[in-house]
Amino acid sequence: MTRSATPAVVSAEFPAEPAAVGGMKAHRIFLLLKDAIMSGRMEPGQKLPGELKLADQHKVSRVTVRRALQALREAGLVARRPGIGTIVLEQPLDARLTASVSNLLPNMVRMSEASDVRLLEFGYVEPTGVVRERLGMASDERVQRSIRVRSMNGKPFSHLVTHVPARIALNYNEADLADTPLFVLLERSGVQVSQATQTISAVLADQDVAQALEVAVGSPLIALTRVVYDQDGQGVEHLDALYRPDRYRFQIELNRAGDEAARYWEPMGGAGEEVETRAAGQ
Amino acid sequence: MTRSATPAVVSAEFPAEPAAVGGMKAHRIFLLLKDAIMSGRMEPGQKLPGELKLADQHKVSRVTVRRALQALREAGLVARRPGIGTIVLEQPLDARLTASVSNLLPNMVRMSEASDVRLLEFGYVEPTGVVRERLGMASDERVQRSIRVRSMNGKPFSHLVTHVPARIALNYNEADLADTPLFVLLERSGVQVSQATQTISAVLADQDVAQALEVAVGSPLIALTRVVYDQDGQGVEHLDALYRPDRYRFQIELNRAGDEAARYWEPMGGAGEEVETRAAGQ
DNA sequence: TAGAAATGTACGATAGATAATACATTTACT
DNA sequence: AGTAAATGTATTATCTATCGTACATTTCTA
Repeated sequence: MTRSATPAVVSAEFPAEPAAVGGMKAHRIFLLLKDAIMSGRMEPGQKLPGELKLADQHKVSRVTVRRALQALREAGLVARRPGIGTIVLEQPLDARLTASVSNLLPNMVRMSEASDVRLLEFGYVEPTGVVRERLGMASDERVQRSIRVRSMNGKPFSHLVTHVPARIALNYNEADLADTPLFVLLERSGVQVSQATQTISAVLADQDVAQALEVAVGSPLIALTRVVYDQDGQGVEHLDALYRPDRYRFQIELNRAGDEAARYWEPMGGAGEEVETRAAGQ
Repeated sequence: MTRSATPAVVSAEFPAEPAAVGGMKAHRIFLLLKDAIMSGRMEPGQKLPGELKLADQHKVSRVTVRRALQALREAGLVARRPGIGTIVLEQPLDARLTASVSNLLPNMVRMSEASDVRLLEFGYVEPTGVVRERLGMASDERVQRSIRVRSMNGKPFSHLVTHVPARIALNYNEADLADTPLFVLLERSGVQVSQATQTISAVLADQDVAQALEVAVGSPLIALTRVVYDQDGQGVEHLDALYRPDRYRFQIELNRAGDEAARYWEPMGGAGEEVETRAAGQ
């Protein structure tokens, strides 16, 4: 059974998430239901479909559905009782960071105070085509590439890959990165940050990030790509960030503005980042 | 298109995506690689790891990896050649909507002009606890619930579930919903929209939305929840939107503002929504 | 030209998930 | 009290995806 080079470690990999769902079908259903619960699509107290109905929906046998449900119970997500059904439990919902989009800077400062960073990778490489293009770099210049994981109370919530043109990155070192937010380092380097573009999307966790963020492979993650420009329109930072949706959240407050003819939404310069620490349920 | 009453169509459902990956492990790997490609984490022209390396990474046999790769090829995502390897192909990248967050209103107006809407569900129900709470509703009032799918050129990109307090929803009918953006209907009803809260996250596609959006079950989707309030702080609309990340994108332009002491990012009132129609590759 | 590194092809074995079925038990509702 | 609808428990059969292995073929490179 052992897969050639890796002897006994394989099974004891994730002590945090037991989730010993048997097969793949069962596991897939487990992930789907878990996501439905964690995302709030199913509320605490709500009763989810019966085993036979689920089996029918997912085109699998009842045994398979049961395995998924057992795993959900073992994960503490649901309670099951004969004659009643399977009901969603109130989730511990550990402290969740809420990032208000409007005032990123104070946000990040506070965040870096309340969380620790682990530096996974650091080095100078040749940029990929996309990164080079977005940063507007010459075709021979290299970039500093770093991979960091941010945690709060030992719980990782974001996976950050940054690319910075080599000429800029020379003004700080590896140790700084584990201490200080990148944009602070940039300013300290004399860069006049003046503009940025953010794009938000959704991706699946591959093996690397899954391990780093302590989630199952195939879990959904929020993907944010940010390119920061200086006063001359020169790209100075390229960030690929991945966030656990259960521990991080993007929020935007909008105010209505403009007259009848040309009305639009205007983002509020708002409350900023908060840590919502709802008490544990169970 | 009625739900539930769909007899024999089940198997011939997705002519667009054959994706006849054999087993579950193979299929999971297929999805992961597909996501890596579609998200841009792997660039066109880039060579992905060899079969043996992939097999090792994912702890599966080479045969299984091959099935995933075959499926990728059949999906037109990669080209494989003996002696060379498997390389990522330039993607057709069908017209992708980009939503600028700052000016949502013109955005949505234009969007509704360029896209068609399919009404999947319509009715008055009792709101769930969360929806009632967010809208600040009395415990006996009902809500109008609608499910719509937005498409562009026949290609669905968003799945919208809206909840509107019954007293407000009475001012328009079912047919209006298929025609007109909801917020226009609200204004027409005399509601003075003044504030909104948006939250962005990431979720997995369950069976229903997967079918509606024509993606595989377990695909990542951008999840947006918006609550709209009127002048009195009364909730008037609750939206749960899901977007295909390959066809829709959230973009935020930020300007640096504030003096040295208290500096922050300021969202630009910017270009708005655009349709980026890069030409087909293959 | 030899070698390394890819993919392509083939085949047999096995195991482990999945399916199908039957029956028991708890709970709620009429 | 009886019925329906849940979950709990058990067993057997199937089967097919998966694994392991061996060998051929193409391509690039040293």
